[in-house]
Amino acid sequence: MSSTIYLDALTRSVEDYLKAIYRISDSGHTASTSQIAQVLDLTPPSVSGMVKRLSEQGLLERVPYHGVQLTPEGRRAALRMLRRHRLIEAYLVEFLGYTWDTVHAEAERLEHAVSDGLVERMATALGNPQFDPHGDPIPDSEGGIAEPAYIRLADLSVGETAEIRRVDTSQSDRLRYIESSGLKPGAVVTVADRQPFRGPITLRIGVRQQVIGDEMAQLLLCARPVTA
Amino acid sequence: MSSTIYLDALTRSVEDYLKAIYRISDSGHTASTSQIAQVLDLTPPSVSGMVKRLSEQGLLERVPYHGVQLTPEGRRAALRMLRRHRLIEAYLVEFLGYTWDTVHAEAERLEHAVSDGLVERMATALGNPQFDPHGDPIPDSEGGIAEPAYIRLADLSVGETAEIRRVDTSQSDRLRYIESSGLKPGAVVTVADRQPFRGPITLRIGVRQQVIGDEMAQLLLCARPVTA
DNA sequence: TCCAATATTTAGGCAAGCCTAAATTTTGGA
DNA sequence: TCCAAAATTTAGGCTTGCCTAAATATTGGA
Repeated sequence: MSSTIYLDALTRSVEDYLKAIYRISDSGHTASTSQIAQVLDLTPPSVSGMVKRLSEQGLLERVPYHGVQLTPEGRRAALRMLRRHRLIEAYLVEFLGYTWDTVHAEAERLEHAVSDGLVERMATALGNPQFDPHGDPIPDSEGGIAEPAYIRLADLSVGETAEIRRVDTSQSDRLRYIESSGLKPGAVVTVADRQPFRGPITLRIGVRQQVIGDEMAQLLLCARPVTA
Repeated sequence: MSSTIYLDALTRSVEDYLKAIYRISDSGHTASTSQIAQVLDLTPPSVSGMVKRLSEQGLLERVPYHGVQLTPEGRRAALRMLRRHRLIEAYLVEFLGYTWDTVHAEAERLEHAVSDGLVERMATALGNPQFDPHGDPIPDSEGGIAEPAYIRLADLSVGETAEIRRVDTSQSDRLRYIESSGLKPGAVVTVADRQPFRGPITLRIGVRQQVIGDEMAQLLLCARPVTA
């Protein structure tokens, strides 16, 4: 179809669809109509119509009744939006006093409005960071992205020590709780106890102790310390 | 009609119309359909339809076939956009290395996307400036604005000395020329010569001399020095 | 295997905002 | 004063992107 798509000619809606589909089809899976509808808070018929148009534009690979996947072009556009979103979040936190629980909504609107030039200026001002305040990796301007393989805190065994690297949510209330519990990325924790049946996990954070539930433990992505 | 309008529920289009009408009806005059169409680069029928809707919403006072004026609500919304635009310009120049000739286009898109909170954070970071890089006054967050009465450089007499305070254009090529001629706001100039019939004006800027045409001299707004 | 529940798509509509063409009103010069 | 030119509005249409209701396809349990 279209050889190269002008990424900055996409509408806000289209940009949001591509981001959502990228998020859903994280591990090569296809995104279903109802999944996309749920993420974007739209009805399935609306999504059905839109993905049809997007696949005609060459941004999606679509199998009717079975879901969609991003084409290379669609993926390029999605990663461009991710870069924007995450750099904007990093910039607002670093230079304008935003906190990590309030920055998502602002970035969600700005990402559609900034120019590529402004994005690169922000990146430069920040020193070309690799991660945003939530530990999400920032794609480079060529569309490359390093997704480190982390372990969920919920999957650590008793006695294990790990560093929190990333949080898998953008909900303000969760983020505030994580911060107030001292579990932001960078925190080093040791699993002191784990109750069965998705029960509470007791952590040692420095000298403190902290009990968290399974839902929280699923959101915290960790790396085991490098074996010295 | 509607008691208080939610200013952040306006569409981008509506925001642009209100800004345009504010600009046109600077001195209490009414804005005509064709004037608005020209500023926004739309056809008169499109404008005619839109202003009708806006007057029904209580943002404009409309006399069919004779033009529109902003209501107090419309004026409030227009000034809010002006504050956004000018603060964004100031911020981008101060903190992100933009130049005054490139900043307009970026601000034009960002002004529709930033939250009130972000605008105020930028204002704080800048130290609540009164003027943007072009010398345009920045409305305060209550919608108050001080429009100093300047004299056009074209209207100064030979021998007069004045400080350039504001430039009346957002066109990049004009702005670059003004900067390269040393005529940015803050420059103090003396009129050394003036040719008749809108002829060229010779200026002394410090030890330099500079000749400019009438079109340029119309764009440069000056203040005579305070009589000491 | 078959059918009911679930998921998806099609059909038809609506609002915002733009357009062109045609009708109407205003305006300014003879 | 009057009429032609200019300005404005009305009429009708298009695109994007959303919706609900109805039709169709898929799926999983009996």
